[in-house]
Amino acid sequence: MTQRRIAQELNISIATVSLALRNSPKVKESTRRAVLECAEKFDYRPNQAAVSLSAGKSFTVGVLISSLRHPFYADLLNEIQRALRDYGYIALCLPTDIAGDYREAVKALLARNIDGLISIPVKIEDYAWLRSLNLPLVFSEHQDGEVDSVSVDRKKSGFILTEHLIGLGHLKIGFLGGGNSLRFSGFRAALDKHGLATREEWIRSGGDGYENGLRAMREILALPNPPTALICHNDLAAIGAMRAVYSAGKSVPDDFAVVGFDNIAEGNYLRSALTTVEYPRAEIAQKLAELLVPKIGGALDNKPRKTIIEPRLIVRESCGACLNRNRLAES
Amino acid sequence: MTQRRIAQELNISIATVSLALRNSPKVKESTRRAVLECAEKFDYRPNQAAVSLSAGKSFTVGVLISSLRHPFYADLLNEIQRALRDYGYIALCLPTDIAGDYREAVKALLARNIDGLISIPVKIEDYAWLRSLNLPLVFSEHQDGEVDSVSVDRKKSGFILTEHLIGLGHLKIGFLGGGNSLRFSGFRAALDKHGLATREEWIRSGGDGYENGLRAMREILALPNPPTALICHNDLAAIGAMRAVYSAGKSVPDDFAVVGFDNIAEGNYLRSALTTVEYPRAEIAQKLAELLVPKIGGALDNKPRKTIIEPRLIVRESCGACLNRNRLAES
DNA sequence: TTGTAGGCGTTATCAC
DNA sequence: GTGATAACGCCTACAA
Repeated sequence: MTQRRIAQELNISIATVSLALRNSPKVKESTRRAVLECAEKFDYRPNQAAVSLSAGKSFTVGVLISSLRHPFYADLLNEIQRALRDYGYIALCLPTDIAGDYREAVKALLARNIDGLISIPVKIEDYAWLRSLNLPLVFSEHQDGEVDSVSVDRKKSGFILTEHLIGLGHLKIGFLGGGNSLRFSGFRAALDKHGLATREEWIRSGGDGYENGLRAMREILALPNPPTALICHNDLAAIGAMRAVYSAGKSVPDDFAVVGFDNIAEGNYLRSALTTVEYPRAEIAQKLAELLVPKIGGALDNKPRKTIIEPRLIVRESCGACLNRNRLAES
Repeated sequence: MTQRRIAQELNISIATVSLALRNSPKVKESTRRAVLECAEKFDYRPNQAAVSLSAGKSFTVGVLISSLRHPFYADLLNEIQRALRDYGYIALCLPTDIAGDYREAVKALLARNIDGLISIPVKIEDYAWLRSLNLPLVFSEHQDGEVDSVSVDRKKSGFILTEHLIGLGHLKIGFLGGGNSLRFSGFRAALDKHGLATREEWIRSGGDGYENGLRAMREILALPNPPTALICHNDLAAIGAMRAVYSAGKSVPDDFAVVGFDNIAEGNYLRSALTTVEYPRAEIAQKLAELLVPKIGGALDNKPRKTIIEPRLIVRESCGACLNRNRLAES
């Protein structure tokens, strides 16, 4: 059903129909009602392609997210959808893990006439290219550069988590997730502050899934002098790591403390509920939308706005908050 | 950059540019090359709104999925994205849990000119309405009615899982997830086949998340005569249920067997790895795309095609496959 | 082989 | 208040 058909039906012009549908005050009340009624009757819905073409906007925002298989990102996308909806936008999401090339993914989105782009995260090498697109952009998990971004204070998240473990009496703490992340630098900072050292062999790099956590923990348990606690890159890896501890016939947290980042829902329902750091998804999504929407149609901007969100420690069981610190110290 | 600009640049007509870009044999080789080169140079990308408007197609498929917060559905969406990509389509997904009203969600998708719709699942009351839209449709988790659909044999999945527990010696088996699902009827059928009975109080209905599993199991454990095994509506509920067992100071599977459906990734990394039934996501997604794409542009069909996918039992630890059946029998 | 002309459904600018 | 009319960018007869 098109405006044209409604116009025919009512023997008026298309222009009037268009105005009436948009509740213009210029159109007579009686005509307006007739049009609205007719539209309702025929279940009229504007053709978005035509609206887009005419307006030069699609009311669609592209979202590049690393993977839907990761509960944190799936949740985040969910929240982004919700936040954008409040602004009349819809999210068109392409997970980069299936899209192959990142730029190809962006191009696929671009071909859909997106009005803006949310990218979580970005590789630095794609960054200049993205800016050259002249498209409203907002990033998350990318604090550097001259861009609008929303980020949780990752370094701080590593710091508070580490300090919590130290506070529980842990002296030998390992870290899974590579040596150049912000979370890691927070870890480092906390150790330094408390005069603690770590060891090369307690630091493991690798991916961020269950399997990597499991593998890393296996290796760590085989060490002659293993740590008493492991901080994992994210909750997924932490869960994998816990499983490795169980498989070795040991207990979490009695024999080994394991903690992660993200606060995914399942962490709360494990044998030993996971101690972790909350990265507030709804808030991140809200801020992303808040930054992006005004840029669409508005000026393609001056100075970048960076929103930093505070991480929040979630203490549950897997850190051994209940343990005797002396026992740990002597182990 | 538009075709018009390219035409100006090269002093030829827009029509020729259009033909050249689509590699029409009608255009001279040299002109074609010039156009392509120029398009490349200016990074020309067709305006999808215009293409859609002209072609009456958007190369976008709407996907209605219940929730991204559920790993199974997030994965499934992922696979659907991948499958559609192979056909040149992109998925526009709206999780119905945030969209509010189902029909509103469909309308939002419709306004985006989707060429087809994948709905997982559908409520029966919306079904006739959907058909009236005259839009290529494919469903999953909806085996009835005159529609194209892709479904795992849910009754069978309940049957094989129940029979597996029976085979392990369980005589008292409960079911979480309501009394009128196909999975439940499979459960019932397996009990009947083996001459086993269940009890009202061992059957719990409720939602499908962690929390519901936890609550249900708590109630069950408080029963004077509890079952020895619980089949949960899905893996999420099963994980919640396991947590309740742990919280009660008991063990899975030594004191209580817990199993689920879906085979979500995390099930493999629990303290007691979850016994479950695999619902092959990639295959479901593939079939959905296979059914839908030909319907788009093609005839709006004759007889419905129903693809039934076989469920597959995944035996891990939480069912107590290792336990002595005598001990169970006497308990 | 290339160009002209009309249409897709909507919005916006004018006259009337 | 209302109705022509042009424009958005692309596609496709049909004409040249």
